[in-house]
Amino acid sequence: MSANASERTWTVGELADELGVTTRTLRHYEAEGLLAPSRSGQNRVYTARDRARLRLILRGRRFGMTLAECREIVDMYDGAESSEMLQLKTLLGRLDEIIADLRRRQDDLRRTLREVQDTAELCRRRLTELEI
Amino acid sequence: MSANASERTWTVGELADELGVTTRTLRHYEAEGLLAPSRSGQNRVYTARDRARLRLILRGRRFGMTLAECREIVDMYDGAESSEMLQLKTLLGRLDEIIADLRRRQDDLRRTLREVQDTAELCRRRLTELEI
DNA sequence: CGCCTCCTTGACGTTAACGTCAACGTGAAT
DNA sequence: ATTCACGTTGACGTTAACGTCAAGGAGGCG
Repeated sequence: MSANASERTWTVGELADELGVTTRTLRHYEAEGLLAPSRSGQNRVYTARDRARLRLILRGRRFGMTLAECREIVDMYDGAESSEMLQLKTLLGRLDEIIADLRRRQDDLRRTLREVQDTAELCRRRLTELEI
Repeated sequence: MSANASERTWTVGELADELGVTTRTLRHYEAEGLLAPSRSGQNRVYTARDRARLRLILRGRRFGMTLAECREIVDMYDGAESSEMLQLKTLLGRLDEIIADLRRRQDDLRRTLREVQDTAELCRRRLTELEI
């Protein structure tokens, strides 16, 4: 497929630094089966693909997905290119459940954001009242 | 303000059942200072106001806010009616930070949702291919 | 050669957010 | 009068998601 030029790789330290986490976190994700970097001897070697996966995981974490949920989703990104009808169908069913769940969370977030914004607006009004 | 009719109240069990949590959760929230129901003797009595607070907290939890963050926000809903300039200004500053943070999370959620939807779409396409 | 830096694998510690007893009180029902 | 169903306060247990050592290996360099 590719004896290509863009074969940049990362060490644990580099990748952790770049994405603002610790190396411990990367090891933990690996132990939990979310990442599977290849090795050069003992040392972990992260490819651009690993890095992309990690970014997806971290993004999910920021709005409250558990590691298990993150893993399920990133695994599905890979499985979606399967060629077996049955697998694709179960996958699709699960994906639709996940989509519904994410929409609920999105709605919860939206409502909360609106209320916080309203509260800030209330503050501003009271301040301008007091300043006159 | 009101010697009003809509003075419905709840016991722990009732409120917990209605909002789909355990009584332990309510006690925990109280211990952490998120709720402060009044008492009738020993027993906790939750007002509509307490119930509203709780719903806000639970909503926040569903998209990854910690209890500490939830508490800060619900406390601000109350503080926003203050009459002291200094307090209002610090409050407003904090609220703007929180708004920025919520927007980041919203963006993270949106991107993730889109990707999951794309993946589902990919599944559907591969399925129709296979069905022909 | 010795030191430094970065890597490795354990293994135990910590924090948040509850779960899960135990032991007890209390008003209503049988 | 006792049995429930519900409430109360401790207090210890659990799970997730890492943090924090400790002990050691491998490559570079002055």
